[in-house]
Amino acid sequence: MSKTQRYAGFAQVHGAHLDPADMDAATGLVQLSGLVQGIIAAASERHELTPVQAKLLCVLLDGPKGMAELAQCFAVEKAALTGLVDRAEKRGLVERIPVPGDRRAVRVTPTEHGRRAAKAFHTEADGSLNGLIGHLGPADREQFRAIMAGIVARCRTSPSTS
Amino acid sequence: MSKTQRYAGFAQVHGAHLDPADMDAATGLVQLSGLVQGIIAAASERHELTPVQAKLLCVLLDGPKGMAELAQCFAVEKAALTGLVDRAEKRGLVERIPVPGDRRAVRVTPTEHGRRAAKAFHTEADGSLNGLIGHLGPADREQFRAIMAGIVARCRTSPSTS
DNA sequence: TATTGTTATACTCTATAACTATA
DNA sequence: TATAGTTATAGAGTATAACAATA
Repeated sequence: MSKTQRYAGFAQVHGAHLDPADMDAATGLVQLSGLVQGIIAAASERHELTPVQAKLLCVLLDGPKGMAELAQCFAVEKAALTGLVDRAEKRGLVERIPVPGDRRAVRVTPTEHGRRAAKAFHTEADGSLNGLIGHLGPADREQFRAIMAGIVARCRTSPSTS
Repeated sequence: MSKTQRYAGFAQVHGAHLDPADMDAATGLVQLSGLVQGIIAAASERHELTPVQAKLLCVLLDGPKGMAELAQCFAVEKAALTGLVDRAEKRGLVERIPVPGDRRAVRVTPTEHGRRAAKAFHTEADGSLNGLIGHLGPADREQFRAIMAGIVARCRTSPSTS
């Protein structure tokens, strides 16, 4: 591995070119993660969403959720959700619906506009992500997919770091 | 694929469990990227760095850089670098060194403390990332590495999305 | 005139701590 | 008392626009 770019390459730096044969697995993971985040950022922006708003809306496509529930989904403090939902509400992406029978609680629900934006974002990001692996043959692609799925599943059972 | 968690799973949500055989490639990429970012965040935090500061220091380990050069590395506006370097300087991680012969320019240089923190961060993150694929056999690991390296290299030649 | 870097302003995201209202 | 959610405050990161100093 080229010593001069060892750290910079690891850190997912724009313009740090490495020979593919020369890139170790950790560097590959960092670089690949950067590409994925870039795709998500670009797809969000094209639909006038922030990445966090896109994520929020994708979660809400599976059904309305309370603030505390969302905070747990996102692994952030519930106080952070207030601002997040405030901004999304101001943009007409979501609504706070009161819960009958519990006057403390609300259900955060996507508006029709929010739903459309979320689906468009999802379609576009999904396409770009699949494009990332579009050059692979079917066998490679399936093995790559299976290895990724295995890594993720394994981390759910022993979430040592995340 | 389980329809009820299609979007939430895609969005890398804490607690959205999917059967590995049921996870498509795009979802795997998003989830894997989330794990990588989590590892970087955790390793940064353990050395009292923000992820961006860790990245900045890793870049600077390869040599001092000017503000404009760093802005290009990070793909952000140079105005953002001012605050970034201000905060890193306030924490004693970097210094602005004047450039002899050009009184406009500075070289951002890591302090000894910054260098140590960067190396410790790098070692730890590298270890955690390798742990992510530690369960794979040598053949799988090498193929996974090679596929990742190929994806990254391919995106550098045609950076369609990032 | 072009380049280097900063300042001013605004927005998003997040954390902590303290708080209100309801259960 | 416990739970649901908000407010207040602070800090990090980023963008845009305008600016200063130097080349």
